[in-house]
Amino acid sequence: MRRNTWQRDAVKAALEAQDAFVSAQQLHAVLRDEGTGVGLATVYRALADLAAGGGADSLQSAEGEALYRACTPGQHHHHLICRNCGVTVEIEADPVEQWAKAVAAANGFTRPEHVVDVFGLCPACSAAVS
Amino acid sequence: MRRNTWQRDAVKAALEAQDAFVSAQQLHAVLRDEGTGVGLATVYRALADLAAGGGADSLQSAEGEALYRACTPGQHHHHLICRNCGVTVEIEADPVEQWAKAVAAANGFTRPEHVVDVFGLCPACSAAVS
DNA sequence: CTTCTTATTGATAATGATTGTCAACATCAC
DNA sequence: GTGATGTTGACAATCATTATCAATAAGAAG
Repeated sequence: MRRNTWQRDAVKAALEAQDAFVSAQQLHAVLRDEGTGVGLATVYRALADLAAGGGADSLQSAEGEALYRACTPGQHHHHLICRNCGVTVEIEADPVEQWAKAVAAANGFTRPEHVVDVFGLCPACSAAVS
Repeated sequence: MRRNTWQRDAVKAALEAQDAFVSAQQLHAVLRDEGTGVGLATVYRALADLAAGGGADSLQSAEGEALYRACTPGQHHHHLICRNCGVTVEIEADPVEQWAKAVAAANGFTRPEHVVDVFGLCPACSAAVS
């Protein structure tokens, strides 16, 4: 039986308040600063549950850290991520879906899945660098 | 000044002998089994050098481990990876390159890069599962 | 070939994210 | 309200990766 706890809600709310990918550690720090004494282990568990349930997307940063972001559930999509500030935009990638399937089939691979993420500099960060 | 050592060559050779993505730990075990007493730290350093020099590709496994594979240098390409046995095929992805650029530009993002990997079951593993 | 400089090695300690443990606690069906 | 049990959280444990640093060996110079 799954129980609803204020800790899980707090993690979910904190995640949805972010518009960028954040690590479990960062989210834990945010919750600590807000005064909500949610344990680190609980943050990890809540994020894992969210990701498993489709309420969040996860990816590995270049440093090997696991990052999470709230996402629109039930819909397959990918991300356009600013490598400077982390701002993230959900994007559709129908052409890529087709291409991935075709390439997998052409090589005899079955049950294809794919990891597709685009990194760049968002408009604000582009301006800041130039 | 960069010096050539037999340890670096051993790591490079061991990596090229693999046709799948392997972790630094696995490669270290292989070298140990071969009788070559190459240190773990050296394996990590050699792999980092290879990746930086374009002689190897790296990606993060779902468990957060860093995996490496020898690759054809100087050419941009992606991978089709068996999620069961790890066998890897290099693939071209011109349509995706164009798509990534277009999507980034449409959202005002500059200097786009992308992570594109396709996972599936290779012919052998597909047969084994069914 | 010998010597000298210094990049490299490797055993080990340190780091840091993530997961396991388990007693105390809180949720929800009844 | 009450009890069975899912959940929490402080802390220990794990595991990949990185830093440390004395000992070694590659390569330049003579």
